[in-house]
Amino acid sequence: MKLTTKGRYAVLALTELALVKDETLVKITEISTRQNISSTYLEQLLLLLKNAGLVIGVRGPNGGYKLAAPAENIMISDIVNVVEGRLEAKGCVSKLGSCTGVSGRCMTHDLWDELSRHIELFLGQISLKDIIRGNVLGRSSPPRILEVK
Amino acid sequence: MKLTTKGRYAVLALTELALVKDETLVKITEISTRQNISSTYLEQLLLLLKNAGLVIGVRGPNGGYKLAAPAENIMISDIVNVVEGRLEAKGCVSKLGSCTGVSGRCMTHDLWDELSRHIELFLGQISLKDIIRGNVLGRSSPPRILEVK
DNA sequence: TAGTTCTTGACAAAAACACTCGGAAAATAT
DNA sequence: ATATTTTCCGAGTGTTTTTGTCAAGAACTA
Repeated sequence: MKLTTKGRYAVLALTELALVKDETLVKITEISTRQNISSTYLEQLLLLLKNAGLVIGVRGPNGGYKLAAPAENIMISDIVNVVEGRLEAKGCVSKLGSCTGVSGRCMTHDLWDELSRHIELFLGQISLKDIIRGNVLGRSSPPRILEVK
Repeated sequence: MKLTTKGRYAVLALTELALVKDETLVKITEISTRQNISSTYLEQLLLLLKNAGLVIGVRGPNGGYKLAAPAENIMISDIVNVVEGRLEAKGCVSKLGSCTGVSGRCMTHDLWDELSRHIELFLGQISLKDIIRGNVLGRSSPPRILEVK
């Protein structure tokens, strides 16, 4: 999972959208100045997120962006997967699907594969709502308790 | 967590060391040809790992590298942390330790912080021994069961 | 001493990253 | 209508990181 500014900016931007009242349109320049991010760079990212269906863009004066779904339904993994290319952490997979290592099969294949799944799982559990609620800390450390309904 | 060839090569190389009998010295060229990795590039990585105390290099004829500790005591996180810079996923932390966002505090700070910890925790649970045993798959999916001693 | 092998540092091509720019399209306000 | 505001879209650009290469030297053994 690449973690570049793209991913961070995208999550940051959508967090800003999640903070305002529903259906309120937020302009790029607002996000840009509030978060101190280049506005032209943000355009690119929001465009990607729009094409992916995560946000809705409205043109014209008083236009801007808003979330395409409730904040609790948008997961961080959704966002990151859009703006960063997908993980592709394996690296040992060539065109043929086999590993490049000469010594039989690639022993580390499973490792990176599992790591990808692990990260994806983690970020797939956290929604924008969780972030604006500060409901993130302590997710990894303790063994999770199963919910008893 | 950057996941470049450096990290993958390093783990791959140390896996090769873990595969041979204890105290057996493995030459860089052996690893290089078996895993199809540039030998001069491997030198760099093994040097880092040596300086970090993970492997021991022996010069002279019949020299080579060996693990500095039993394979079950060397964790993947140890290896990755050496060759890749440390995660630094936050990005919102500037020199002063405060977030760059203008709108009060940085809401995503905790997220990236927690993600780092999460990855570190995961890779810290897997040893070289686990890898050569193929004991990696299925580590992420189920809620962990607490050990009852 | 000769032959291996690691050790170290400088250098370089290629890719990725982090933007920038110029314009076009759509919607609104005047 | 027209000007203004905003998103939309494609291309271009400089810097940094990645992924190596190369050459020379040091240490060790036979």
